[in-house]
Amino acid sequence: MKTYVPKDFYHRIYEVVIQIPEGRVTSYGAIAKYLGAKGSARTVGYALTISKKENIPAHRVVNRNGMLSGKHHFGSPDIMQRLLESEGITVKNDQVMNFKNLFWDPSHFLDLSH
DNA sequence: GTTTTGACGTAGC
DNA sequence: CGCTACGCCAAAA
Repeated sequence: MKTYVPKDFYHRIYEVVIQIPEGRVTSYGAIAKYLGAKGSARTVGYALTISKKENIPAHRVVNRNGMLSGKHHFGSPDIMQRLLESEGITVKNDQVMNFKNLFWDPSHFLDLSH
């Protein structure tokens, strides 16, 4: 089996995140699971931390509770919520309302709500 | 090469 | 129902 390049891990994460439809959100665990590294949800978050230099809509990624756990990494705690609300997502108490409905699973990759 | 950390997740109390 | 503890994995120091 070909030795997989760890650096590719970051790239995969970005590839998934940038494909999150506008007005939708997903979780770190879902992305990690999609990448085949179910237990590396933390690593996904870490990858998004350094994704600031990339064009990554990291604000669409929250934890499995739908909570904006990473809002503090946007420079200002209000930026993440502001971006989400800008896409039609209601955020209350650092928590995505109707999260279950807005959740976008990368495994589907295509929106099934047609 | 070992140690620490980190935007998580699940289980236990 | 909320907090704590542990696990998990990859990157950076």
